[in-house]
Amino acid sequence: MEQTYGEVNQLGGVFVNGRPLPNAIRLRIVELAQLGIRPCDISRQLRVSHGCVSKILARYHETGSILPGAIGGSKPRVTTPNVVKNIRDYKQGDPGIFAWEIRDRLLADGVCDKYNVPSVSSISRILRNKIGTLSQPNQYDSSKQSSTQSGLSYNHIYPYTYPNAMSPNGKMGSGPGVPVTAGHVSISRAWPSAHTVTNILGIRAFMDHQAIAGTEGYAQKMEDWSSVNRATFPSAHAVNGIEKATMDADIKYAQSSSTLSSYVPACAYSPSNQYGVYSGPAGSYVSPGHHWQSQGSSLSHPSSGMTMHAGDIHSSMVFKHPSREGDRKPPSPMSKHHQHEALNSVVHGLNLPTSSS
DNA sequence: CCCGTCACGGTTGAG
DNA sequence: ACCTCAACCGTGACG
Repeated sequence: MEQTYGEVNQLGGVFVNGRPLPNAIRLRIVELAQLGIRPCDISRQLRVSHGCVSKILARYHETGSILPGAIGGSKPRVTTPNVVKNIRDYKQGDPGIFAWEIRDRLLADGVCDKYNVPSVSSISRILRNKIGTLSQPNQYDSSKQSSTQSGLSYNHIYPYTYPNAMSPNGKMGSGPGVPVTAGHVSISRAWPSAHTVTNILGIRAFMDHQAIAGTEGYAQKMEDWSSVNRATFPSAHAVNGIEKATMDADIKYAQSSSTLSSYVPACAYSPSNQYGVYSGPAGSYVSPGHHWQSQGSSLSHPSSGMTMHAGDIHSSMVFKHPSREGDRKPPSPMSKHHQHEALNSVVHGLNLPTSSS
């Protein structure tokens, strides 16, 4: 995990292979699309491959979420909270019980069926890792297993329960000391020209605030918010809805991250660097554990945390050399005017931080 | 030219 | 502490 430098795609956009596009960009894609801007134009303007635009829009239409799916990990296939709970119960009821007996009981009690019953080795591991160590009732209960059963669809619209509220120790440690990369490059958010969508959008409004913050939110675990987000607005097909949720999610991270290290510009594109540093070293994924918590809380108070923080919408765009931009030329000069207004209203509709700072 | 789709090389994280 | 592997990612190319 050295620094993850972004790569530059054919359109001149910066991206990090394997990682999702920053939320801000995803959001913008959707916004633009809603304004009637064609995908191909969006692609060019935002410098995101059309395949990606297409995919994001498709997903948005399908799920109402602009967020990327949950990356990595495995579905809570068998060891769902509910299963763990049962195992724990069995174990507590009979400390000497064998894993295979537990397995049988899970089947007998209907907790699992033959398809999702944990293997004996899994059960052993559960006993060892989860039950053995945590003596007190735990997160599992709180995180509920409602999604337990639906664990399979975990990635769809529902978050896979992250029972991890407890797994802070897991990775975070690995953070090699938040090597705040290039620093919050005071991105000269040089956007192509006055015609660009950005301007049209008035996006700059929040860009200015957030450009700096880069996508730190993004740096956090996007997948996580996706969960949150999806749960929050399962099918709100309104940008606003999204916006809100998105921000909600972002806020959590922004807050904590700012706490940790002013910005962790994990995603700051260094203008001077052409290849901006897209995502800081994994290390800059500031401790998850921390977040989970705040995340949880804000979940319970969906709107209480609405205070926008500058930098919440990490609008890390592809800050490329302006000059470069010149030739690139924004297409479709058409009805920008129209869009402008439309978008502006949209943007305003967004709970943009009327300068929160 | 537009756009849906998919192989590819990549990352992530639970098991 | 590691490895596996299945999930996801965006790009780029094809049709």
